Amino acid sequence: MRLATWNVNSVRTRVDRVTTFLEREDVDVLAMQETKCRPDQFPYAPFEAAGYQVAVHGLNQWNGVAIASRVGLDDVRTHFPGQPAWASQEGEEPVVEARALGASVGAVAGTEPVRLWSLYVPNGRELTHPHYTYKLDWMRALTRDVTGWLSEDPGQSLALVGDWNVAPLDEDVWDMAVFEGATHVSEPERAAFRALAEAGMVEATRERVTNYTYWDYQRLRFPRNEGMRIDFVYGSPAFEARVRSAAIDRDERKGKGASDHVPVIVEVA
DNA sequence: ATGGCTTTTTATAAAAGA
Repeated sequence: MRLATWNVNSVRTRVDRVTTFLEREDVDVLAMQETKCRPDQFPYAPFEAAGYQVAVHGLNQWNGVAIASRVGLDDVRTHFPGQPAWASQEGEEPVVEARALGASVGAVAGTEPVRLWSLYVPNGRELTHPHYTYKLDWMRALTRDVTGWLSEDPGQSLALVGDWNVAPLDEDVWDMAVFEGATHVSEPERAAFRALAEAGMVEATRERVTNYTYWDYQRLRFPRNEGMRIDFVYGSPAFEARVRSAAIDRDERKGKGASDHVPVIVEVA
């Protein structure tokens, strides 16, 4: 089973690029982030024409997550149980944002199903911004739920994939000096990311690929290869044992109409 | 020396992204 995750930065703008990628790379399951639309705005037809079922979660133009699968798509959840809510304005009612979508995939392929979560971790904005606290709370709540799931069923193939908005190591950004005092590289964020490993999860691409997964649109970041490694596939031990290879598709950052992230692809037995 | 982009919206300026 070929499984991919990609922050597409608007699925409506990039649907042709996404479906072309699915066919070219022979992808069975794609977890998308930043789809930036509600379900009634989602371009289902091109995915269905290509043979994929799609589960979609989106509340407005912000965030948005989806999973496309041609090997089964069951037990869809639009948030993880402990997922915190966010109020964009003081006094506004907090909302559980469209940043997580869970589904079981792979049953049709005749393999053990994978419990897959497409995740778009909050950005954090600035170290002093309430969004940063929200980001840390969000990751800690996820880790608590994952710990519970693994304790209930230690042998399950669980995969948490997506845009983590954390560069876990200094080498995951091109120049640490540029990130002095910024989000994505702070120790609390990195500790929150590592906590998933401490809970028993294994990041599948760390030892298999070393490329960046994101390059800012601004300042010629891509031509200069000034990128960040922030998109990851975190798997349970049973999932990790099934991983055969992993890669990014760097070509997807090239040309007109590219997302600022590239897909991460994992081959799973 | 500085900033350079892209997407969204009952749009046409502002928010968000990282």
